[in-house]
Amino acid sequence: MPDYNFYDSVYQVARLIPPGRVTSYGAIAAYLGTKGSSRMVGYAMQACGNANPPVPAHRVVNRNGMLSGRHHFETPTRMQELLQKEGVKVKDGKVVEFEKRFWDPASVLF
DNA sequence: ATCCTGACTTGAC
DNA sequence: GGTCAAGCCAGGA
Repeated sequence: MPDYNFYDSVYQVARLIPPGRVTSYGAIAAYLGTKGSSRMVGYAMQACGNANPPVPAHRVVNRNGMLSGRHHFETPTRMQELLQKEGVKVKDGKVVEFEKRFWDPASVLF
């Protein structure tokens, strides 16, 4: 059994992401203090289907703004459609104006 | 126990 | 300024 505490933390942060915004794995990892373990964040996302309530994993992308995990969704286009539905423009598997759409988990403290 | 892989990031060339 | 390599932790073979 993995440390679900870490997984749950990732899920909670992911759920804090406001609609129309996106964040990066590293940002979440840094927020949790596990900076350097950015891969684990993505790994935790892989198990997001095991989480309750479900996690908006489509709002989590890599630091380049690319939908790296779109292939892990039910359909490769699901992630892109969900983002576009929320007002996030996605082109060629990348978030348009990612820097503007970027949301830092630390913002909740503010 | 070792080796490989993976929804990443950063630093070096 | 793009490309390569290494570091990172967990899990499966």
